[in-house]
Amino acid sequence: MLQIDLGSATPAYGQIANGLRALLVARDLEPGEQLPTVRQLAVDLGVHHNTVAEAYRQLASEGWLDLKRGRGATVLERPSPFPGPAARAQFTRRLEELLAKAITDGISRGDLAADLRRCAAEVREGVAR
Amino acid sequence: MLQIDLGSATPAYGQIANGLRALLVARDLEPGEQLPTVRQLAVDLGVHHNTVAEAYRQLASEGWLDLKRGRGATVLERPSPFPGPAARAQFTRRLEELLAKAITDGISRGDLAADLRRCAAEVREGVAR
DNA sequence: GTACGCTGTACGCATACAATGTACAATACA
DNA sequence: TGTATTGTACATTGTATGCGTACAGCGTAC
Repeated sequence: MLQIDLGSATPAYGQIANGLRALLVARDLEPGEQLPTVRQLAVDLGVHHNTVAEAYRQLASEGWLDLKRGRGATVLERPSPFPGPAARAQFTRRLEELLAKAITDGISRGDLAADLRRCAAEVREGVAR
Repeated sequence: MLQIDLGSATPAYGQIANGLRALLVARDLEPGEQLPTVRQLAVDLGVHHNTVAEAYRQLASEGWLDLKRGRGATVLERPSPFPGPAARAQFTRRLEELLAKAITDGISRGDLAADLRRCAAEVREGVAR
């Protein structure tokens, strides 16, 4: 369901949150659905349950999840918030940095362009909400 | 020439390296060109010169820069390396996570798609090498 | 050629963060 | 009501970040 890379620069709880967020945005995890318990997912990923809990808390603070003791984590119906003023510029910068790193790593510009166009199309599709 | 955000999650030296790498890939910094000294850039950005030095070392280890005591940092002509096997997949995952975060922050899908298409076009242009 | 100023580098320190071990509190259910 | 299961809180440990300081190589004026 998910995979993380220990030894990466980005912390484990961040990777878990990022991966789950991608699934949530793609509606692979739908509102009302139950997520694995922190302990269950921790075992699957080979980390401590508190590490998973931190990721869950992050997503909960973003409005994606509802957390309750004894009941687990539930996906919420989430209204998309008003974007902060600098959010757009920050995204653009991050995207360009990500591309620079990819080129540094030797990925061909054609491959990168293809991925970008595919994602652009997928993002457009999701407009239906 | 560059700007960093103290208080961000990504460390200062990482932001500096990312920003410079973007300039290098875009050829805003050309081979043979001289970069500011670690102390000069440190003053400009409001950080310690060792923090800039760490960023320079990272870029040097990627083959972007030549570092020499007393002489400063010089941009190198850099052959693009062979991409590692997992590099492409990792890029795709990072890109999708970046998009998920942007949507979470409330940026419109239309804006995101526009940025992606623009970057795809720019990446294609740079093929000339 | 020698002294001086410039460059990047190495090391130790304070602090903050990541991940964990352990114990706890709230909920579900038999 | 009792017990298992859930997320949470807190102390501990290892690691990373950023800084202060001192050092080593290089260029240049004299």
